[in-house]
Amino acid sequence: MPREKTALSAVPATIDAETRVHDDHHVSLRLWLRLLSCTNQIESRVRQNLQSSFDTTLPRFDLMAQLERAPQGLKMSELSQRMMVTGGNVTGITDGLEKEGLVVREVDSTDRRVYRVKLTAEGERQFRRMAAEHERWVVDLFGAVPTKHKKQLMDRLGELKEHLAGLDGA
Amino acid sequence: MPREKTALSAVPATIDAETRVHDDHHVSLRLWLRLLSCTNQIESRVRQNLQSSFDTTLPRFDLMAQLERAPQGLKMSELSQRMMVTGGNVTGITDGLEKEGLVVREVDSTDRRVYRVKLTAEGERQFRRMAAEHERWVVDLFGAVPTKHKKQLMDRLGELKEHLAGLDGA
DNA sequence: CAATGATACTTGACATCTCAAGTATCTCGA
DNA sequence: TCGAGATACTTGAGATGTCAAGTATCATTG
Repeated sequence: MPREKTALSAVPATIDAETRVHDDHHVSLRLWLRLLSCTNQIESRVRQNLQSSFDTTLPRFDLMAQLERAPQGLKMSELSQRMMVTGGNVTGITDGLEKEGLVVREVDSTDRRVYRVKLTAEGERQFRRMAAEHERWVVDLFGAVPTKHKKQLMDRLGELKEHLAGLDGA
Repeated sequence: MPREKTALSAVPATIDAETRVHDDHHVSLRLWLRLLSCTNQIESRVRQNLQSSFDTTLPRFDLMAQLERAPQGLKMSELSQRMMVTGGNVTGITDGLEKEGLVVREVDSTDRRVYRVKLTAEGERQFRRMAAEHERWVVDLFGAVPTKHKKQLMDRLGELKEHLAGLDGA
């Protein structure tokens, strides 16, 4: 399809459209990489702190954190969902924590397939110490970010999370 | 230091300050969890896509992506830095890719301790196919996010990244 | 040139993680 | 009640990931 070389012809418009699409792709990719980079940095620091201060790991801390808010205990499958992790994975982490006496598996009285995992008293105590430190670390890591910006990030990331969740049903 | 019980005394102010601090802690923690959740969701989808479409993994893709922009090859240590990952880890991933002929280790002529890792022609070809799909996935995942919000996220995350990098020198 | 220390990479021990296959138990219908 | 299918969890193989220790090479100093 030949185009005239008239001023303000379709040529610039076409280029603009293509440029816009290309830019948007670029923006999405760069945004993803930046998101990943930030998360990795923070996660890495939290891991190191957990290791050096408490000789434990992030997934163990995460599992205990889930249990701390569920005094009645959680099923393995519930832990799996909340930790966004495979069931087989939960088995291993729970094994380790149980071996150290921080957690117990109790059989469910109504369904013998189910384990209710609970924090022991010792686990509770230990988690509280870790949680206090953990909160301090996170607050420090985000310390230089103005509250207004934090809220903006919360909002935008909330939207993103919604969008992502919506992709399943669609 | 005793305080008078006068109306509008320091008591409410103190409570406000504590409340503000507490809220800010809460905001930082929630922000961190939300950031982690978003990243995990996206990362998980990209992993699954790489697995089902190309029978490969994210770290392999990541390593090849680094090499694609460095025709002269990269040292193991450079790969380690850019992938934000341990040296020992790079060794394993490179081993796998080399075994499949997607990557080669060439000895550096000036320093025999160094390997220069490069994409093979086959690796190049395969990476380009994957990169095109990968970009599509990411664009789709962020598709519902308005460009304006994407740019806002870029800005805020950029600041966060700066802050985090600054914590080292301080 | 030879000893010393720094660098570049590999290795091995462990802890996550995913996936697929296996076992135990429950549920529901004929 | 009995059997098929669903559910809850475990297991084992394979890929990451960290860390610390080991090997080879370089670089510097005497």
